Amino acid sequence: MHEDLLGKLTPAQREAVTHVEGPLLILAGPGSGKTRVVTFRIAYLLRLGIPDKNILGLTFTNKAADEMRSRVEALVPGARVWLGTFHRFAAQTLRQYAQFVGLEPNFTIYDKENSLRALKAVINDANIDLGSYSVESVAHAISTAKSALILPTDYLPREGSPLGELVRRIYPLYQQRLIQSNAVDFDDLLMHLAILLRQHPEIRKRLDDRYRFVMVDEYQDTNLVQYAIARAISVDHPNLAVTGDPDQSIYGWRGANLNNILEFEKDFPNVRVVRLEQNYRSTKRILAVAARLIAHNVKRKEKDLFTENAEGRPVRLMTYANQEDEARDIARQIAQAVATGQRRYRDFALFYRINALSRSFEIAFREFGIPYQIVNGVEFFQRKEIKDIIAYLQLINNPRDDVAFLRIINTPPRSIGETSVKRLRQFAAEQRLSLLEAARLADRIGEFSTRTVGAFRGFVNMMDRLAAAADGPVEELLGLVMTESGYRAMLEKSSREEDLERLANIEELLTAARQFDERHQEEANLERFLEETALVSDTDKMDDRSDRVTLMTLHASKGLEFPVVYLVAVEQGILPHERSRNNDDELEEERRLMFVGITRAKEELQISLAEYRDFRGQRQLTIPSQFLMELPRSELEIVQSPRAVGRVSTFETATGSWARVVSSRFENGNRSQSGSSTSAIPPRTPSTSASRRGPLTPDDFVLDMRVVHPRYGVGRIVALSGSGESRKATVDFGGSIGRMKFVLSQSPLKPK
DNA sequence: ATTGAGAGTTTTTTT
DNA sequence: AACTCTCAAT
Repeated sequence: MHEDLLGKLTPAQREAVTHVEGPLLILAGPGSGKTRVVTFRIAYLLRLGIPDKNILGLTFTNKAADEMRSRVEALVPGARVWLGTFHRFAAQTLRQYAQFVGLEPNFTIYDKENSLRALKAVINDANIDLGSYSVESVAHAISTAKSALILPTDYLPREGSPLGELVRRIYPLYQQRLIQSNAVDFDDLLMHLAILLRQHPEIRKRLDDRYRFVMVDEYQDTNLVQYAIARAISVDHPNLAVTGDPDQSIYGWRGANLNNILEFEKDFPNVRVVRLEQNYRSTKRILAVAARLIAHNVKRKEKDLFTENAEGRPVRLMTYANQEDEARDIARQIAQAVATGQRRYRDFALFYRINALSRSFEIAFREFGIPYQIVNGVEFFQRKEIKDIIAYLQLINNPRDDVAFLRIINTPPRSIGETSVKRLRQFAAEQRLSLLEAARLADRIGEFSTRTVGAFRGFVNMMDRLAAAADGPVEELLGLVMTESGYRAMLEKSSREEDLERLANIEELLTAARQFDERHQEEANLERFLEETALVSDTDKMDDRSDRVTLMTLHASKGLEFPVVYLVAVEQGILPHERSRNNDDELEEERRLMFVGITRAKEELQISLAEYRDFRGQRQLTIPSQFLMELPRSELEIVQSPRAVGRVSTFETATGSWARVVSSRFENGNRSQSGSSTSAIPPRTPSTSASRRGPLTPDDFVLDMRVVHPRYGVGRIVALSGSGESRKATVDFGGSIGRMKFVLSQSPLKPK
């Protein structure tokens, strides 16, 4: 029975898949087929006759959920298993039981920016002086408290902590404000649900009974609240199956509690533990590098990762002179591999520790004509114009949403200034009204000129007109918002470049709305659209069909895999990040982050650093990451780019054992350059121009590259042959000049 | 009320 | 470098 399902599995995988009743812990190393096990298990349960509505799959990202959904669909077409993120599950459940936690079902979900606005407003209204602390630090403290399931009334600051004292005062006010606005922040979604389950046994029981089989993915990343939720609905039916890998826990900063997985066996004494240690993804060498690195962590469960895959090529450890070299060389490698037909663009991924590092690669990729996508750059839904428009929708959906009101009351400008708004807020506070209600009564507020009253009335009337269209298609409503609010007119009459771009972004939002309408047909409603925009991030929209190189942060890379991976800027202060310097736990998390990055690679991996890097407008001398010396020398190929200076002293102290190899390579290979450039800090390269510094090598040219010749002007490379000194290029200059052939090392050709 | 210049900063990572 | 915020001028 079920041979089609089980036949393809290893004994360990099969054990996990066929486990039905009782708690299950799957410790799954990277590339061990975890998703496959989870989806097969769902299919297995369904085939046993368990109704689809009894199965709940909770994931960390929407992307993971989508992936699972499509794989379950392939195995058991038509099954309607609830798969999604914790946050989405919480949001939808809370809509049903909103009144139990003091909310209306149409509550607004505030993203980080909006909750910060609410927090600022609260601090402002209460006249609290933060002293040297930032609003962000207060926000973070509140978020931490909520993740630990500490209610405003229970918050106790540590003795003598001024920040704690501030939080003790602010947290209750903030929470009160959110409830008043019928709004929740991200943490509230989880916290409200956890409290609901704790305080209402009958609801808990109902949900426990409904979701008899609960699965939690990426369990190592769950925090206390998420854990509380999962446990609460697994009491009467303790069929909780969790999968995770402690070595891939990279969200400690968000309250993820590694103990949740390390101690799962204590919480559920009769748990079945299955270890998936065989890796099907990476070459032996890549896996060996990853394994050796992570072995340096003290707090972990040891695992024996192994693979039957090929040995593979050595992992390349590359040192570049600076970030431009790093970016261009990687671009060149990619362009070459694609030009020669060895790879497609989509085979490549490039990971960095922080988003700010993407820029030099973007520039280089454009220069080389390499198509790329950035996952999570400046997120679409975080752009000002998008959030403005969304705020209109939020206020239509939830008239009590004061943050939305404040955001749009004078955007676009409608002559309602700060003073008027301040007065309105006072009035609203006195009368215990929402701002929109207060605006409705603007004529009762003294001190307002007729003009101001008129302006408020105009706004209220507009909102009423918009609200009348709230039940129609979202796209239509959005279009109405654009015109009625004057937002479109404001952007259209502007001649500024950025405003045109904004208009284009809004068009994109309209498209998103149309797609939403089509996808949801009957049940399409505003509330759901807002929920999607609030809980969907750009990571989830990564396009894996088009042929493009993918750039992203290490965090975003989790769960993905690529044939070729570049891990860049592996420098002290970046990876590990400087903020983890004085904290062993955080340092271990940085190491796990690098482990995650390495294990994304299937066939080839290059780890690189630059000797100089521009950071915050400054060119700085870097120090190689301490993690580099933890890698096994035998699996590495250590290379210096020709222009790298090879600062021997720094390298030796930082990298210990194999520094000798590095320096000798450098001394043999670059003797001529070393004397002149060791001491001088290289001049700054204007980052916007395409000008290049240092000697140009024939290998810098790639197929289809735009080049410039002093005599013939601009052309395009249509063919290349040979290498090094004898590398030749055929260039098409178009027009009457046509095609010409050059020996690159002797021609004055330059990339344009 | 709106705009612009100048000053001051910089969240690592994301639901 | 790029971004936000503040304050003064229009």
